[in-house]
Amino acid sequence: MLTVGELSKKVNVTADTIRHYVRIGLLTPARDPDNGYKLFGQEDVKKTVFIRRAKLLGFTLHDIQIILNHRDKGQSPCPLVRDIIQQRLTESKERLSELNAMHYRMVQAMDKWQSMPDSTPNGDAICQLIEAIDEGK
Amino acid sequence: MLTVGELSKKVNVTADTIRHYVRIGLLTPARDPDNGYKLFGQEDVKKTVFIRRAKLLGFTLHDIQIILNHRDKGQSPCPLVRDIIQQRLTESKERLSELNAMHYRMVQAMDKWQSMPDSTPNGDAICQLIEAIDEGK
DNA sequence: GTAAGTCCTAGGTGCTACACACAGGTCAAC
DNA sequence: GTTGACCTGTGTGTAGCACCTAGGACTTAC
Repeated sequence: MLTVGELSKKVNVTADTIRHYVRIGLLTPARDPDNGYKLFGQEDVKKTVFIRRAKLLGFTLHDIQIILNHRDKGQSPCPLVRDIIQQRLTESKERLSELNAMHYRMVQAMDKWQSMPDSTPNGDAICQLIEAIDEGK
Repeated sequence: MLTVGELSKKVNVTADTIRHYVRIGLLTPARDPDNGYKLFGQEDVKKTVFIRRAKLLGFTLHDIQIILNHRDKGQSPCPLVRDIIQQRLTESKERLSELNAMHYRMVQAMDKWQSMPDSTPNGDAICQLIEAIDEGK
């Protein structure tokens, strides 16, 4: 059985992260009756690795909670997982294009910048660097 | 002078957003002495538009707060703005590549999925769809 | 045997940018 | 005068931790 620190090293996350997972009920360690320390078994190690991989795939901790509950009822979570991943895929597409657009606007601003004066704001503009940005689309 | 609702329509954000900006001190409206309603002037309209544009560019509300304070001291915030945008540019690059990687892993998982069974978890795997994901880089 | 240093505990706060809810006051129109 | 739309302040929830406090437990050295 492993303590928080031992588990955290084994799966390469911080101890705070492990405690967080316990707090929200993702992990439910046994307790050392002597000192109240959390004690994790092999199942917890596997669960934690699973959580980390699922997060890499874009699942939220809440998603993961649902998946694990589903499994604990003896059902295969895979169909569920597919539905969620489809949804997350759509979301990540949106976020990607938003981020790309933002990135483009930033680069654009840095380009324009060179031809702009550092004038002290005159009541008309606060900072031209920002105010010259196209909102269009 | 405009009320919260009027300003929010004028700049196309929700009334809650305006209230949020007031709460954190980005906007400091006058008050109607009769009923306590917030009252916004032209300067506030300009500020709000500025805030929205700056956010489009990736600035945080905190960044914007700093920029506005700087301006209120009569200094040009533009050099400051450039520094921040440079930094945000770096961050957005990172986020973009992370999101891209995640997106790729998702697509990969959906591809692999077809060749995988929906087996009920056996204690070895929780959901192969997730556990088959490469963590490597 | 004790001191130092590292681990553990629970609980709370902070971060971002709002959204939503609550209970109640205000206002214009009918 | 009542309906309905608006306003008020305050508090909570969101995601996923990180950090802090204050204290107890443990290990190792001296």
